[in-house]
Amino acid sequence: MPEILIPDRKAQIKQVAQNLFREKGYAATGMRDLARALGIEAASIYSHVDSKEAILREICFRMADEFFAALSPVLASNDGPKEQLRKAIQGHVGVIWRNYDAAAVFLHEWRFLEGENLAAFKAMRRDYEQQFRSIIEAGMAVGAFRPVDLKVVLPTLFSSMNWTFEYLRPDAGQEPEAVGQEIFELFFWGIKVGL
Amino acid sequence: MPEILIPDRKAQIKQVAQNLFREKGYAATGMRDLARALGIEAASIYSHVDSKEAILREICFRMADEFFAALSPVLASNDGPKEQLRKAIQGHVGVIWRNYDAAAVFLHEWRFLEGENLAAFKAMRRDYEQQFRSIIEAGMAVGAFRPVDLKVVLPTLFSSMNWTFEYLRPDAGQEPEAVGQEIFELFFWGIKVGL
DNA sequence: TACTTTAGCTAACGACTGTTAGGAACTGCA
DNA sequence: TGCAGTTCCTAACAGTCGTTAGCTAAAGTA
Repeated sequence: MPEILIPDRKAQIKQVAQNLFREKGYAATGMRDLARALGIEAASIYSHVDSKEAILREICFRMADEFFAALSPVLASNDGPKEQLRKAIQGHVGVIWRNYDAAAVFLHEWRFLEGENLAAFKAMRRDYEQQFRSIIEAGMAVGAFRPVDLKVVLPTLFSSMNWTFEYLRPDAGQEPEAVGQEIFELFFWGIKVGL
Repeated sequence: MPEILIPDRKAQIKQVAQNLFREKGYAATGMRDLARALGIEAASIYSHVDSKEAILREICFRMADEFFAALSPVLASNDGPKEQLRKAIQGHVGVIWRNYDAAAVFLHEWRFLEGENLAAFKAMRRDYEQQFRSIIEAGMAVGAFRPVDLKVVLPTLFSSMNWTFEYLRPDAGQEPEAVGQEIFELFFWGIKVGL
């Protein structure tokens, strides 16, 4: 007896799931928790969604698309490595900013994917990291960046961008552009005097 | 019927729990998983440990002690801010290195603590972050570091150190000192040319 | 108006959750 | 030798897990 027709219940389920997965973690969030937040019964969720893991899968891969969509125009541009790096950082932080809950799920809960979902996720993430790597390698090749150990610097760059979802809140005063700029400047110039 | 007496079963439980909590996550690890890895029954664990959360609590707070123990001699030294920062980073990375599994639990699973355990953990971590903050503030005050936004730079520093538990493995070729040094140099000098 | 589709419901499945009660077999100490 | 303590066991509790079957009622379509 649906009293009010909900326009897109599936989208609503994913949105509520993002929030719960972020706050409690995927494993600790039950389908009944999700149902309660939606105001329906747990069994009703299966009218819209195949399984709990399918919800996680859709969240994670939608976020992957967002990250690639932000990065690809940067790589296609004629900017030099320094400017490409700046824009890539800004783009990455911007995606996290615009997807507060989903970004947390993407970054923390992906490991609960199983089988080929997990394999596909890892392959996709490796591609994304590879694209950032190519920017830094190009910068080193043309002398814009000093030679660094990418096995250390690349994870450092990613974690420097990815903390933002833990500390920044959409309702806080900070702007994503300012945060992205500060991270870029720190990564490029360091903390030493004389910027 | 204990055929062989195990010297310190409680320590063994914590060690195995660290490994499982790291690999599967706290919420997804059951007491029966833990028992199976120990070769005993789930109920037997309770002869040594009060509850599942008590295991998590002991892992998290033991790690907290390790981090403080590494940092306090650095703060007590007469080194300048730059050298203190370098040693603090080295110490932090070293603790993670020497506690491969437990560090992952400390960094990822602490949020499953409840009530006053959770409150105490957060307060302790705030203290630790504050000590790092004081090093950077001192550096800015004496002109060793340029003025930066600590709301951005401090989380960036911590995440730059904390990724190490995800990518580095004790059996891999990398040495913690080299990684710590690389992270420090990146944080201090940046990636631009002319170190 | 008749039929299909949609979106919810109740009830239940088998498995698993952390934990407890109570007992048995062993060790170490008096 | 006998008692206490330790460490494990089996059995079970009450609750939760993701999920399915089968049904009802409303909405959309012809």
